[in-house]
Amino acid sequence: MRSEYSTKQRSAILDFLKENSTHVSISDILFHLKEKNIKISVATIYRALERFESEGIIRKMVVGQGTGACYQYVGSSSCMEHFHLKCIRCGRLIHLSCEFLESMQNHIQREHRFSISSGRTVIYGTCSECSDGKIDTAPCENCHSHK
Amino acid sequence: MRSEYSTKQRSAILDFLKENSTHVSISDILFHLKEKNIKISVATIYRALERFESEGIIRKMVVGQGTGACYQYVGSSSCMEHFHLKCIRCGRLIHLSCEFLESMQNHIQREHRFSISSGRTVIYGTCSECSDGKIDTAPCENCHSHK
DNA sequence: TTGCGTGCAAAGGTTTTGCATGGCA
DNA sequence: TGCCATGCAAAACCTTTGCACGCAA
Repeated sequence: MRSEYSTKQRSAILDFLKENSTHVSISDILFHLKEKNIKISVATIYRALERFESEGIIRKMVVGQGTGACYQYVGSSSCMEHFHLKCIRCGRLIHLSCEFLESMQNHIQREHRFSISSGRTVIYGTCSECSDGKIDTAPCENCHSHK
Repeated sequence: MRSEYSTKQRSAILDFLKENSTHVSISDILFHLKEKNIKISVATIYRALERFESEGIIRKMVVGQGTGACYQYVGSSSCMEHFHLKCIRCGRLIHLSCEFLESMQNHIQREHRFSISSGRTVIYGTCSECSDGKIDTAPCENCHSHK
């Protein structure tokens, strides 16, 4: 096991990831650090994120196509994994924690012998605003969704 | 609606995609065309694939991270109606028609105001063979899955 | 002091874009 | 003939890597 130094660069990156528990891109990190007048090179960010990911404290996801990867802090706890809905019209990304999806995950695992990686999976479709209100709707009390 | 020309470049690309129904990368296409002494520029391939995807006859998937995207021919057939599971280890694509997934689709639509496009959605994860048999399994009598 | 971490710049790869030309209808 | 498609090259990105220096332990 390699020993590891604690540097202010890594702390700054990790702090930012902790504060923004949803999705963070490389450019988000760069922008945030610039605002705080902290200078960290891109290479350092990539190396830090690679290390964090291999340690399991952050998760990497590839959402778009040309766009870069996104990262999410998950801590050392077994995080409540959620799914992502992506609107193919407006491009909005919706984070969704939902019991129904969890049971779907279990169903697929038990009966179809397939272990879903929710972090990598993006469900495509059309959001309510882009559907011109054509979707009947009701709030779901079992689920939490946030932008 | 834009009209569309049929050119030998597009036919060649589409033919190759049809022959290799699993997944095909840009470099696969380039290599194949080179072997057949067909000269097509990279830009044309990207533009053709983008068009094919928007028409729904092929599907794009991002499997690795640094590696480029892969494409798969799905035709105009029933592949748009069911979901696809993609193993991130062996690359196998599993077609899945399942009542559970249909009810999930309804749930998301009714209660989360999001209309899922199953044809565009690829669910990523690990298949049973790549999981070293760690997945407990039982056949699902409500569902149909085929390779 | 030791050796990992960082910054810088260059390189590598993938994907996009502008513009003139080619080719289908 | 009228457009759309193509080729070429440049550009725009995203990410990685080599090397010398800085800095934590």
